[in-house]
Amino acid sequence: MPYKQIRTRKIYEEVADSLLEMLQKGELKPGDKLDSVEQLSKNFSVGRSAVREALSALRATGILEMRQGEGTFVKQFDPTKFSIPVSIAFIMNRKDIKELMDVRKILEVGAVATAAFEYKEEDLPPIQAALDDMRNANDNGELGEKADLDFHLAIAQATHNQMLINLMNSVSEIMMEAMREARKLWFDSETRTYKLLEEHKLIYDAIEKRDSDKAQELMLYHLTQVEEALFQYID
Amino acid sequence: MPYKQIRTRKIYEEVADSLLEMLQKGELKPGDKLDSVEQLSKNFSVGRSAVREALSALRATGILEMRQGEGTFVKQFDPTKFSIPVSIAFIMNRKDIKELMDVRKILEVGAVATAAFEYKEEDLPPIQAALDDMRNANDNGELGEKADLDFHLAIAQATHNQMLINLMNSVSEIMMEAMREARKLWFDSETRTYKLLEEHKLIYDAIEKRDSDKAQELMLYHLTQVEEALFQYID
DNA sequence: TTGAACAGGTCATCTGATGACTCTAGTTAA
DNA sequence: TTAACTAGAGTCATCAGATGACCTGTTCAA
Repeated sequence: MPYKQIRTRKIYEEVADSLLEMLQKGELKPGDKLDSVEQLSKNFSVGRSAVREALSALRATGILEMRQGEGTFVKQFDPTKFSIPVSIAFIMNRKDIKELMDVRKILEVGAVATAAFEYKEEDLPPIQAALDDMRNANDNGELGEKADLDFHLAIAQATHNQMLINLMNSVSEIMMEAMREARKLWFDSETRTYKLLEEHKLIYDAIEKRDSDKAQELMLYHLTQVEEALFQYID
Repeated sequence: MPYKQIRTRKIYEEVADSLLEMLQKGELKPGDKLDSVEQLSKNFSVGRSAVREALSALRATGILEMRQGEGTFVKQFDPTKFSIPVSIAFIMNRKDIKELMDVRKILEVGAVATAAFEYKEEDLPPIQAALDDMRNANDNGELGEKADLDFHLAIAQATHNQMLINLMNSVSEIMMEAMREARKLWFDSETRTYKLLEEHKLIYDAIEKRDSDKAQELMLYHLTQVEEALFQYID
């Protein structure tokens, strides 16, 4: 028997919603300065703490910025905030990681296609540099891992889509954080690092030739390999 | 001449970081109850307000849960939090929307391929239902729009990847929010709604046949069409 | 056994006070 | 005149005490 949820709405939620509504209605725009905390607390007839909690929440989502001594401002949109907090990695379990890996596949495959279309000359050297690092990092798991990450981020960079870049960044970081132990063991196999290097090299070639279909295919293969190898360790 | 940024770290930031560190070290695990606010404020030798601001921030990112009368708990991972706050739509501009649209293309194209592989029998009826709604919504922009959204979400659902579902949900919602006006005009053209319906129908057929390549191709075409039509209005 | 009352623990909120920081305008010194 | 300094107002950051709201478990009486 379904009961209507008795919702004791917290005051700070109401305040936060009111502010969002003002944003939606255009009464507040990026760059605007909000009333001071005491003023807001009078406007809404609530205590300052409630206002501060509301503002804190909106700050946490990247909508507001509180500057000590100046005031509280509506932020310009910041693509950096178009991302998932890395800290949630700490509370993920294996099933979550599997799902995350699938999301990563989709993003990376899509990104590599976009990159192959959109890259400019100056986007290539960073990718090559990452390849070189990978080559020189033989045996050093730490370095190889970083070079690997750099490679993927350099590709993201070549899409020139800041949101995509940030989204991929968070996903990669969360993956790394969530699998800190597994990666250790895994990067130390010499034959595997060699194989990885080959896969990356092929992807690079496809990008350079602007062959986005090939690049997609190779990236998917590459990530599938990585996934299989990884889950061997954490299964 | 570059100066090292003198960073007056806010106390609540320090507290939040300390708590995250405890999570990382495994001293706190999902489900654990934190010390009470007054206890924490003693532990860290800071005021209760500072502690509360730190907890608020972590609550906003979905890591903690504060239950009045009980205490503060580390949450189980909740894929719902694997998403971007919709409210940032209010501070986006046209360039941001364009980038978002590209991200959406990548996600949807990837999702439709996954869906074609992974869907189970029970996933099809919701997609069909959305198609029917679209068909019956002729002329009614409001309804057609909702049916359109439902169609895409039903596909996401068929991937059975909760993170992907949530990510696509946020992206779609943010798009809708960010383009509230443009969509109004746009959905009212009868020839266009017919064309849209056709495109959706074809995508559905491809999914049903588990032809993921075709489905991807059709989805990309569909979204590109939508994009062009939309930017006609907001350019 | 059941249910009401109670107590303890905890978060939610209000409030006054103080510190820290930013900006502006006025003042002073070269 | 110009540059540096100073004072003050406005504002966020933080603390601390008080009170209310809420949850859980225990006690006690019917």
